[in-house]
Amino acid sequence: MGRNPCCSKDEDLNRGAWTAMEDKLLTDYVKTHGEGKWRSLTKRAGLKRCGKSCRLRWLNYLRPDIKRGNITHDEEELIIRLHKLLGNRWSLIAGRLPGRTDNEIKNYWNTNLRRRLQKNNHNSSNLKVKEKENPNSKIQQPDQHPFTMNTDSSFMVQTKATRCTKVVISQEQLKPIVAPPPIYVDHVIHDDDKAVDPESILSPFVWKEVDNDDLDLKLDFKMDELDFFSDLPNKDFSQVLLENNKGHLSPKSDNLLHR
DNA sequence: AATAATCACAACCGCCTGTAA
DNA sequence: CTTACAGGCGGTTGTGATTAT
Repeated sequence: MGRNPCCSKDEDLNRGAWTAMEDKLLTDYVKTHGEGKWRSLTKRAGLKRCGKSCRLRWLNYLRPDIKRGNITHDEEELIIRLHKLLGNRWSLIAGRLPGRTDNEIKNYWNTNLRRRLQKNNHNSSNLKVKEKENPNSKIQQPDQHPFTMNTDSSFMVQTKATRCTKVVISQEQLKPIVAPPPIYVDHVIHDDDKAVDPESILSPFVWKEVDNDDLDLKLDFKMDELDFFSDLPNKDFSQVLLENNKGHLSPKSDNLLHR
């Protein structure tokens, strides 16, 4: 599908570091007209920048609610925890750290934490013993699904950036989840139109449709609204899930798909 | 003091999804 | 249904600052 590049290199656009004047133009414009419509914004604001560049500058630097200063110890612990859980999904991680941007967290991870954690791993005299003690700390294996269950029932998120917004759960897997207790879905539609009681459903997930052939269900994550994430400093995601579905998602779940 | 190595982080790039026409 | 566009994301790069030799 052919499409024009967002920022054509032929265009006479400024690149590189932003000047104070450009910052002011962008800030004034966004304050007056609000965010969005970045491409047209550049012209209207009188900026010789591509829309993406403006968006990035605003989100990562000019936005008034950005927290300046060093990452605190608490924030660092939370980042490590969330990264263990979510992998390199920086925007999600940033969403749990008010005032911090995905770029900032990504940079912090790449320059500080990754190296430090690697060092720690390397220094540990007996990695395998450690893994037994804490299975969730396993190093990512390369060809797993981005969101898979390990044989020990712990979830692992692949660090390769792959957006995981949809999960397909087979009917087999669905049974124990749909059966009470506790359900994640707003509503479930079967081919016979039997719906699960929406009252019994809390949910960060939204059922989208039923695949006709095998009755597998596809659901979308509303990742921004995963309320239980607020409890993450104290919990592992795997625990949260297992607490809620009693661990019925099969560890051999090849049907956990992404995209 | 000079140079090399490392760090920190802003910015860019390419790819993806959602959506309107 | 197809296409083009806007916006969003994660990976990577460029560069100035800092530290080590």
